[in-house]
Amino acid sequence: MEEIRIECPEIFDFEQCLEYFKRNENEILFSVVDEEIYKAVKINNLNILIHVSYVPHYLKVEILNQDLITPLIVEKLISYIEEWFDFSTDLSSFYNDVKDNKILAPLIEELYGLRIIRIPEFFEAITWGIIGQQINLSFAYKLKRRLVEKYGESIPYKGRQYYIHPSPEKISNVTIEELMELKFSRRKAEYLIDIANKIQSQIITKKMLLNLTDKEEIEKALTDLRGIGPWTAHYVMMRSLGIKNAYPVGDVGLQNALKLILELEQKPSKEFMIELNKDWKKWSSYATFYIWRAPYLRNIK
DNA sequence: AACCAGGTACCTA
DNA sequence: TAGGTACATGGT
Repeated sequence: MEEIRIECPEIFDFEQCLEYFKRNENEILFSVVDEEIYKAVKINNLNILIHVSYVPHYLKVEILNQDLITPLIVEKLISYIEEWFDFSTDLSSFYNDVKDNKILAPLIEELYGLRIIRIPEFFEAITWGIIGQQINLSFAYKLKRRLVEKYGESIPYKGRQYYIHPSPEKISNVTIEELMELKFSRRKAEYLIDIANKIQSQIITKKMLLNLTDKEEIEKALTDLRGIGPWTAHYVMMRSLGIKNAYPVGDVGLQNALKLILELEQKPSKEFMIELNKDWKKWSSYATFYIWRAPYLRNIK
């Protein structure tokens, strides 16, 4: 069994990340058992089951289902994990830049060391964004579970299956009716299949977007896809592309969290949220991610 | 039993 | 350009 160690950045709290990982028991794409993460990933067309734990100051990564791993695979796996935990962001700059912000300062205290948990797989991020549109999260998790169980590959290990998100190629060959049987709306089924086709045929790729210079261009390229509006575009920029200043204005989760933190009578308006953003503009993605956590914390009003 | 969910496209005026 | 509506289903 292979074991890899990945050095963690100075500001990093594995426990905080675990709390995020544990947010929904219907999650299908990884599991947390005894403070350790199990996840199946596809690296260079090889299905790998990894087991991630923390020993100061390293992520300890064990490969559970493969004996022979080439150096190239190891290298790619390490990049994947560093991206997954967003190791490249300088959190001390974020903390320093927003330390006087009334909303973020207490959250930084509570969540110190939490990094954005990214979705390196581009199609997975888009799928999750589209599924999440306009429905409650628990239903969204159920839809994702059905989709992944039906169309994703899986690795068996000790009596259970560990799933990998279906590829664009796989979903591009699915029919609208099949997805509707899983209780996707007709619209969402159309969006997913369309976008799967476009990624599959390289009309749009993650690499392409990362090569664009400014955020507006990326947003435009994303919202040009039917089914991706401003919210989903920003969601994907934040979760998959690693863009620091994405901001899903009007996100209901963000609105409700702000309402809670600021003890508002009503959900904050879009205008108000844009106003708030001025104070953390460079770091909107992290601000959003941290504010999303607020309802799960005890000490935030 | 309404009403709202980590929105979006599409229609009308 | 602005404003209203359908969408599928589940939660509170």
